[in-house]
Amino acid sequence: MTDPLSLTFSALADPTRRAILARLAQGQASVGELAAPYDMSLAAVSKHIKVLENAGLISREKDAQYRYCKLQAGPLQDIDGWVGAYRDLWRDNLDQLDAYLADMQRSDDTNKQ
Amino acid sequence: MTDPLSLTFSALADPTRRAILARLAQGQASVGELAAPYDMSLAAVSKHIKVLENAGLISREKDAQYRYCKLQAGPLQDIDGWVGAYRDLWRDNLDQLDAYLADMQRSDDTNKQ
DNA sequence: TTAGTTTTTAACTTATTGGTTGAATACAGT
DNA sequence: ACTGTATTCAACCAATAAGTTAAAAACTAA
Repeated sequence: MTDPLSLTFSALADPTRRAILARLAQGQASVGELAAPYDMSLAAVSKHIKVLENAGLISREKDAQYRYCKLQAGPLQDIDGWVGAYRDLWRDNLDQLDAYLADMQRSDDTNKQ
Repeated sequence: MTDPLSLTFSALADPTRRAILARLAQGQASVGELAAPYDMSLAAVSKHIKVLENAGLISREKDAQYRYCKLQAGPLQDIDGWVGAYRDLWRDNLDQLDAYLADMQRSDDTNKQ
C-alpha cells in the first residue's frame, strides 16, 4: 500500500478528509479553521490533515502560529487519469482502455504484497 | 466510513484489487483465474474479491463450481463524478466546482465520524 | 519573562485490514 | 458413492487506522 495511487485512494476514503478538501477548494485555511465544523478533537483533525499532506493532496505554509493548508491538484489528476481508463467502459469504447492498461503494466504495482 | 463513496475509495486503495479490476476490464473471470497471478493464498484473493463486490465494483454469477466476476461501472462513475468537481481546479474555472460542492452538501457525509 | 494561542506529539485504546492455515461447502465426473 | 476441483468460512495474527487525553512545542503579545 505504499504506491502513490494507493496512498491517494486511501486518503480519499474518509468523508472528513473529503470534506476538508472541499473546504480547501474554496481557498486556503488554517488547521483550526478546518477543524471548526467537526465534533472531534483538534489532534484528530491534525492527523487527517497529515494524511492528506502525505498523499500530496495538500501543501502547507507557516505564518506565525498558523499553518495554512492549500489544495494540490496533482494526485487528483492521477485519480482522474486512472478512472479515465475505465471511462470508456460506460461509453462502449474499449480502445483507450487497452492502451492505458498496457501502459499501467509498468507504473502500477500489480503483484506486490 | 459506511457511505458508498468511502467504500469505493477504500476498495480501490489496494494495488491487488486495482489489478483485479484491470483484469476484469478485459472480460469476466473466475476466482481461480483472478488469483493465478498472485503470490498469495486463494482465500486472500477471495477476500479481495468480496471487498470489491461489497463496494459494487463487481458482480458475480455462478456456473457450476465457478463464480464468474464481472466489472460494474457504477461506482467508477461515482468516483469520476466526484473527481470531476475538482477537474476545474487544474483548468482555471471554478463555476462547476461550486455547483458540485453545493450539491454535495446533502449527499456526502461531511460531518459523520 | 510570562501568559495566551495554535498546532503537533506521545501514549494509549479499540476496531479494521490483509494475510495465514485448515476445515467446510458446492459441484462434476466417473 | 467416491474423488477431484473451486471457492468460501472460521479462527487466528500482526500491522494500521482513527479516535482519545495530556503534554510539548512554536509563536505572539504584553
